[in-house]
Amino acid sequence: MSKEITSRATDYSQWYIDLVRKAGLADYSAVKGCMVIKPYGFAIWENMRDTLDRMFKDTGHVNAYFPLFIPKSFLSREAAHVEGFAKECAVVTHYRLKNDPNGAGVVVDPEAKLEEELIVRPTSETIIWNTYKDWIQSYRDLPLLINQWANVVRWEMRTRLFLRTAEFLWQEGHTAHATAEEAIEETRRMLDVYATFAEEWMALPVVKGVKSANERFAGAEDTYCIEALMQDGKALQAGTSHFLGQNFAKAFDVQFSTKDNTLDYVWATSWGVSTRLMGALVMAHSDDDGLIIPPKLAPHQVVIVPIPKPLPELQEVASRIADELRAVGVRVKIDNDDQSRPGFKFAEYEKLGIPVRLGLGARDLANGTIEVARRDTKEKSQVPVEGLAAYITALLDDIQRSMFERAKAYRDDHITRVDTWEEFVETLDTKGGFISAHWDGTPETEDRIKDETKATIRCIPLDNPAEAGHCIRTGKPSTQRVLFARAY
RNA sequence: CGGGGUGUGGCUCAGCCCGGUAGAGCACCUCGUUCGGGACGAGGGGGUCGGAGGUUCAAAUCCUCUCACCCCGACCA
Repeated sequence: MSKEITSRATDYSQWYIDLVRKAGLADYSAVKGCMVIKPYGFAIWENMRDTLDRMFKDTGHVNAYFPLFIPKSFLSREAAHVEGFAKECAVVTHYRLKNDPNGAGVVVDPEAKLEEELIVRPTSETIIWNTYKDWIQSYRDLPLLINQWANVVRWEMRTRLFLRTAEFLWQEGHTAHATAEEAIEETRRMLDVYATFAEEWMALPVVKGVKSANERFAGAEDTYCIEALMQDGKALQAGTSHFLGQNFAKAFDVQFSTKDNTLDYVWATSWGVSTRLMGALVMAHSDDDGLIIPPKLAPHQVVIVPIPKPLPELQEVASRIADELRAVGVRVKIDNDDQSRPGFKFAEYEKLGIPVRLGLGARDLANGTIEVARRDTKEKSQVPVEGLAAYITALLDDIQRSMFERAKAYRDDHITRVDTWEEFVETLDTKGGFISAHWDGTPETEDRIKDETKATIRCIPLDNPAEAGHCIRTGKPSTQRVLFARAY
């Protein structure tokens, strides 16, 4: 049990915050609602970013960059869009400060008021579609497949490290297509990319689905999402992909000449994942001793700890082993610190979630073995140094796989089929997780359920079978089950 | 925006009720002994007590105002 991390059973929320801070992922900053992402946290994010970037490029996308500031008038071009974001926008009104005549530091210079106020982007659809107007004239200019890595600002009233911060890092893909079919195909393709990333890299099982009207992105025709389940039974939206129809094309007058020389509005998609994924990673896998990072995303996959400390003969063997591991592509750290004692280091690396720890002491030297400790299960074993590289690569694969399996078993065990309102409420309060239940399809009923239980429809799963039934709340007829949960 | 809480060395906090020379543990520095699951001893450095004003011979402590942050709720990725 860690000395400095609150246990999950004591206070799940505090456990999460302790973990994020004590493991050096992020910390609070001087600015309310904004966090400092620390080097270790950023290293994990970089691994996520680099992997996703490769996946985007493999599916034909290129990167570009658009301005941080958006003219205020742009936002109101799309009615639903402004409605959705207006309440959380940071606004730039002036461009200069001056010395306070009363000597109280600097003040905003009232002379320097902007002609048109600028908002700090909460998302970039508007500035991008304003630009696309100039880039698209013909069907030959389509599809336009662009991604941007950026920071955005949403002035949230309440924030939580990584899960909801006033400023966050993300990527936003914005694509333009000649037909609705092609745009929908793109929307689904990127949803698949996200699901693959979540499951194969983050070891995080997700449900792919479509949002109900209440949860739909402001300005979208359809919002697809991947939904994950955290260890406390609450759901977390881990990524979204929107089919925007012709809404933004019409708002920004983006038309193109078709093959048969008619004019049509462009079809659009947008899709994004954010540093929120860091929060998902922590909450899905970690334990009371600290982080558990899946091998594929771990900045260091293996740490070698010379015991009792890095004596010359141990150091020599350690660096030889490290070289062998690096030769097969394993990210290795050798602990050359000679101040801390082994026990302290063990606890420390467990807190950081490094998947595999190798302990190397005089005993091992004599036996030609090394102590292999895996973070996820805490199992320790003596393994021959001979052939270690192959053993470790197999072990890392096994850890990656078993982390996913464990999370999936938990998730599957927490999808409960429910047919009565009493069961529904009971399950929410005792077991949590996803609840698969019938719903009459109306926003009113969804709102009512949310008011009464705080549960929302997380999604309508894509592979949902048609099934006749009755709404859990109103008893009206329903054609399929949807997934409810309390969510972050 | 409503409710609750907290501001005192880098961190966690005590001291405040009842005003009188700013403390502890951890961390840090030096030396020594240690080292296969969070070591120990000795010595040492470091704080205008969130800010402003007031009361007083005297304020971390009492009064007024103010700022910031955290937690819970409404809003959201």
